[in-house]
Amino acid sequence: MNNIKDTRERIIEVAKSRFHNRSYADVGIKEICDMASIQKGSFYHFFPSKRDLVLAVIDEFAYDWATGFVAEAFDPALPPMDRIDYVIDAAYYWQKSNKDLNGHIPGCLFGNLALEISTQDDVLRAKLNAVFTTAKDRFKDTLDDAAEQGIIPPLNSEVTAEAMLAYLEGMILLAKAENDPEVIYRLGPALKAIRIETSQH
Amino acid sequence: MNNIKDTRERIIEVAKSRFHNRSYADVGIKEICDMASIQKGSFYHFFPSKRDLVLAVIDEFAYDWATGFVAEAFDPALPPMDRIDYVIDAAYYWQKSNKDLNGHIPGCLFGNLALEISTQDDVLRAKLNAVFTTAKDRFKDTLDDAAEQGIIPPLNSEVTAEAMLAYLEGMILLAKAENDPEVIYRLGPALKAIRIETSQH
DNA sequence: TTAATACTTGACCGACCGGTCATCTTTTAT
DNA sequence: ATAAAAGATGACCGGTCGGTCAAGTATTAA
Repeated sequence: MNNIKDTRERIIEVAKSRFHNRSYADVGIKEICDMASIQKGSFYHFFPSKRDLVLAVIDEFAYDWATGFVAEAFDPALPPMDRIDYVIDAAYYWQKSNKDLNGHIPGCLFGNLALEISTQDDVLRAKLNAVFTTAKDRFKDTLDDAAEQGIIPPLNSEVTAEAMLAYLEGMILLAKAENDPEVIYRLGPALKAIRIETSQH
Repeated sequence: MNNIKDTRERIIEVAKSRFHNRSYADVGIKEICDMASIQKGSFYHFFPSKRDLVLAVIDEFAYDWATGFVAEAFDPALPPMDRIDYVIDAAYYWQKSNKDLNGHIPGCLFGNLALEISTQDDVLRAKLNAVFTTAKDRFKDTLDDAAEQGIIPPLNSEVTAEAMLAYLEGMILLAKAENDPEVIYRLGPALKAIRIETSQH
C-alpha cells in the first residue's frame, strides 16, 4: 500500500522538476517515465492524460508551497513588513540555489506555466490564477496587519497585494531572462514601497 | 524581387502571431507553412531551422516594437511621466483588443518566450534579455529627464527603470493568468511611483 | 484459500515532429 | 538568348509524440 502512492508521487515529483526547469510542451511522457523508472502503461494507470498530470503537479506544488516557505514567510508572528523581506530572500535563495545546481534560473513554476498555457487551456489557466489569488491573499493579510498596527498608512490592500505579486513575478521573469538571481536583490527593495491608494468615492 | 521578401516576411508574420498566441514548442513548422500558404521546402529555403525562425521573429518584432508604440510612448516631446502613462495605456489596449479578437490575452511575446526557453537555449535567452535591456533604457531616459526637470527627486534611474519593466511584465503576466486586461488598469497607477534610491557610498 | 482489485509490463498505434532532397519554375544578370 | 541563381514544389525520412491494450504479477479483502 506504500508503493501505490510512491509511484504516483514519484511521477509528480519528476514531472514538477522537469516542467519547472524546461516547459510543459517540451517534456514528454516517455522522459518522465524513464526518470521515474516506470513504464508508460503504469503512468497511464495513474493519470488519464498529460494534462491531468500537470493539473496534479500544480495542485501538489501549490500545497507544498503554501505549507512550506509561504507559511514561513507570511508567519503572522513576524512583523508585517519583515514578512515581505522574507519573501524576497526566499525567492532569491531559491533561484540562486537552483542556478548553482543546474546552471540556470528556473523562474516560478506557476508564472512559467501561466504564460505557456493560459491561452490554450482555460481550466489550467483558472487553476493557475487561483494559485495567484492565494498568494495575493497572503500579501493582503500582511498589508492589513501593517495598516492596523499603524506601520503603514491605510491603502487599498487588495489591489496593492496584487501589485506586489505582479512585481514579484516580474522580478523573477527578468532574473530568468538575465539568468542572474542578483536581479531579485537589486529590485527587491521596491516591493515593500508599492502602494495603491483606496479609490475615492 | 518582391516575392522573395514577401515569402520570408509572411513566414515571420505568421510565426510571430502563432508564437505569441500559443507557444514556441506548441506551434509546428507545418502549421506555419499552411498559414503562410507555402510548402515546407520553401520554408527551409529561408530558415535553416525552427530556432533560426524564432530568432528572426524576435529581431523583427523587437524592431516593430521599438519603432512603433515604444517610440510613440517614449516620445521625448512628451512630459516624462506622461510617457509612462502612455505605456500603460498602450499595454492595456493592446491586450484588450487582442482579447476582443481571439478571446484571450496573449501577454508579452518577449516575456512568454523568455519564460519558455531561457533555460533551454542561452543564445535565445541573451537575445530576449537584450530586448528587455532596450526597453529598460527607454524607462531610464524617461526617469533621467524627469529628474533633470525636477519632476521627481533624484533616484537610481538605472535600477528603477529595471524595476518598472519588471512591474510591467508582472502586470501582463497576471492579466494573462486572469484573462482580464483590466488588471493592467487596476495595477497601472503604481508603476509611476516605483522608486529605488541611489545607493549610498 | 480465493477472488477481486491494484499495479506493472512492454509491445504497439496513428499522428505529427523537425528536417531533407531531387526536381521544377521563375527571376536575374550578362 | 542564355546560363546561373533564387525560389517553390511535394514526396519522403527517421524519430518522437500522447495514448492504448492485453497480459501478467502483487496486494488486498473475504
